[in-house]
Amino acid sequence: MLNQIHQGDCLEVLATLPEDCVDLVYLDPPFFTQQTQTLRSKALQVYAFEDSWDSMPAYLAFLKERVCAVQRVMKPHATLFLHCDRHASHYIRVMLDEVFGYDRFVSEIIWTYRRWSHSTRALLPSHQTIFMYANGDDYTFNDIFLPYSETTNLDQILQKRERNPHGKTAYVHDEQGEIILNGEKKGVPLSDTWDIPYLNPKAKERTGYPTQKPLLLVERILQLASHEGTLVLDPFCGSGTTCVAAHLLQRHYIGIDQSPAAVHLTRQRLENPIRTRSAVLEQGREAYHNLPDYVVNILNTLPVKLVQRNSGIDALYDSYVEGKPIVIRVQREGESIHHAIQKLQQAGAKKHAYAMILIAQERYQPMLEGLAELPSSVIVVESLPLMIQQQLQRLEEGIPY
Amino acid sequence: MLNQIHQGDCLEVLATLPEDCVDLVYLDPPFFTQQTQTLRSKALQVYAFEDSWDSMPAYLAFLKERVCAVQRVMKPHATLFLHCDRHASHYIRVMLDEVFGYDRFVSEIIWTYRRWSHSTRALLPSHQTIFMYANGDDYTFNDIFLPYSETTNLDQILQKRERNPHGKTAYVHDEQGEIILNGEKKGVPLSDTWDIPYLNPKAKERTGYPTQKPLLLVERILQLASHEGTLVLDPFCGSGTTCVAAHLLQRHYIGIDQSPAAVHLTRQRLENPIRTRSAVLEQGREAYHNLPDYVVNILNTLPVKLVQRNSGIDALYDSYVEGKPIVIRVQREGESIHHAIQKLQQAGAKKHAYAMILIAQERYQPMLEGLAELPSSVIVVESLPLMIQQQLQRLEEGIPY
DNA sequence: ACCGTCCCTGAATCATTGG
DNA sequence: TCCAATGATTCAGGGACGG
Repeated sequence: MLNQIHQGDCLEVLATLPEDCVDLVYLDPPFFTQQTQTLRSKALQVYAFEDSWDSMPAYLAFLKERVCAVQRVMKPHATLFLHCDRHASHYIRVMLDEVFGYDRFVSEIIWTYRRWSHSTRALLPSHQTIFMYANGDDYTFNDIFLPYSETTNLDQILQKRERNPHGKTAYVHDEQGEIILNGEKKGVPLSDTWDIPYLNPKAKERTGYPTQKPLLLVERILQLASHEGTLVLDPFCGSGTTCVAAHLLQRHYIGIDQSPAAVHLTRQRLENPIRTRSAVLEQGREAYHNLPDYVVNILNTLPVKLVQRNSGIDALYDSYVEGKPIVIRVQREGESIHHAIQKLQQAGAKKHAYAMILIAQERYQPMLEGLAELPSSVIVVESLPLMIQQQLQRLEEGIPY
Repeated sequence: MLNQIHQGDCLEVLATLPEDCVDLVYLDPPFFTQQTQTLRSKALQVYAFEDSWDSMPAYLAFLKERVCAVQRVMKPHATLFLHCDRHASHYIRVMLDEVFGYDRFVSEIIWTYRRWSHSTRALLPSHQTIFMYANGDDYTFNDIFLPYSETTNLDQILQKRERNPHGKTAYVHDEQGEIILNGEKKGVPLSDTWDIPYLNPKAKERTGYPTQKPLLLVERILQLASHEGTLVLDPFCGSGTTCVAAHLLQRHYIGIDQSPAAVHLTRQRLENPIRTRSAVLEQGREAYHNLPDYVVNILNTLPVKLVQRNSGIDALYDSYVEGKPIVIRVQREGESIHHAIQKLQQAGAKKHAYAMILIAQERYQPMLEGLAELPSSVIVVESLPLMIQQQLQRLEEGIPY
């Protein structure tokens, strides 16, 4: 089957396809938000569509008709992934139970992300739901393993375990009492909650089409439930992310969208399929932890907020004074107090700090350092271990308080 | 309203309560898994209940009847949290839409956790859903803020921004080209996906009752949607986690469960509530369980080893002097320095300590306390936040170093 | 009651500067 | 010339406000 991008209502386009030809379907219909979605900033082209239906039943009828049409073209071992948000996800899943059967439900995938915030009397919505349904008992499913989390005790996992006659499992040892390794471990099996960063407003991957999904999300779905050379269908292809993902992963694809602009965009994207780099995707959020452990430990004892991306400031005090922030820096190992104060002062001045606090790891002797004329807004406080050390020394030398 | 634990079908017990008396409801009904849940408790008592209904409609009818009874006793500003798993969550939410109304839906909370077992041919289920519904337009909702993401330029968002005539936002500067501050920052509003570790199977908190929920989860719910002194209802209280959480957070509670064993267990637990800290943070480090967070944070900055089960000593210094240990105690919140020193001295003397160090959380004024004649081996060191506070006050009052 | 307009918001990127 | 640091940008929101 050749790759195809169709313009039109997917109901009509699907009718032209033969039965049992598709191996995986990713369905990202308009949400039931009752708003018009537009995005005009990036490209000159303005993309827009309406999420407006008269009622929930009308929306569901619209969707059910199309899901049924999709089911007709799915192979017996094919799977469907339907992407929805909180407004209608429950009704959609009930509908999917009707179409595919309650027992054909495989997984409820929660896509979580962090997002710009707002103030409202509810929790900040930061997830969307993807329902996975199979078209038959025997469906394609590839095990995917992710790296172990950092808190896992890897040494222990690598040890061999056996069940003793009483049914308890225990780690086994050889005659010398040494542990026995268990061979290679594959990692943690993929769970049904996926923490994938939202497609950032500034990402190059953005096409200017509203509702664009991150490539990584769709790629993971294709890898999970299809093989190379199989056929992927997206009846609401929008900016064409699914087709691009299929192309990059050597799958065939059929993309359908009602909007000529979307179809044009998809074709354009496919001519030069780009997977953009994302620092947070590639390296994980841990990569942004710039502060050494001993600094974090000290800051954890204070009512502050950590600052990860400023080389002069390590934290901000929770409360302001006279509308100005109080900034904090911890002297680094091997760093002179002189240098620490300089960096703190520079960074603090830029932020119009009310006060700048340096937590010193060594004795602070302004006279010796020639720093006696520090501005009064710079405060040097000795760290707890340092103070204890001094007190112990005093005790040893027999000097009274 | 007094605290109550009732044994019986909640439908009948709820009928005995007056209308509009409850401020928050946490509902954790049996799941529709078609299995019998059992778990052998430490006391060899077997708790069991049947998760078996003939059909989904029967299950939903059972639940709807009870949710309606719950709604009757809810105050207008009250909220309901219904905890369900993936087997029936969509039908339950449809039912909640019917009872409360589609517009009374507030949030879909996703509780995620990590699990180890491997399910075949599906994603590893590692989330449960909690639906939050309000009983009226004006419901109790307390804003909760969490730390910013590591990837955020925190120092940057202190700056004021404005939108220009073209609708683009940009940072604003004054005539001198200096930034303008934007006021205090509170943190990121709590999102609707909660990553809370699943109850550690070895945690003390574990009572042996099936489907027990982490205290942290329930505590967060109570903090989110109720105030101190209000009344919390749990019609399927099971092992009584909700009642324990309410007790710890100074809320009143009504707990109901059909099982006499569950009611007995709840009452037992309320007599001696144990609260475990998040397990991921200090896996296998039992010592931390007895110490409050702020004490652990302070000790983490010192070269010490934590001490378990000693009410006078929190830690031992890594190095000895003259073959004798150096013992450490952190003054507790609400504890007088006098009392802290006394306990430390008693415990330290038993260990033949070379020195005893008290880390004070408040100003230490020996003369005022009549403690001037302390033995020289007792050292009082002021904690870092305290020292910073004093320096800031000095600055505010314009007193030089 | 219902618009459109304007504001505030934090994440995570791109863009520019600085050594 | 090339990183590293940090400044600039913009969004599948949502409320307040004024007409």
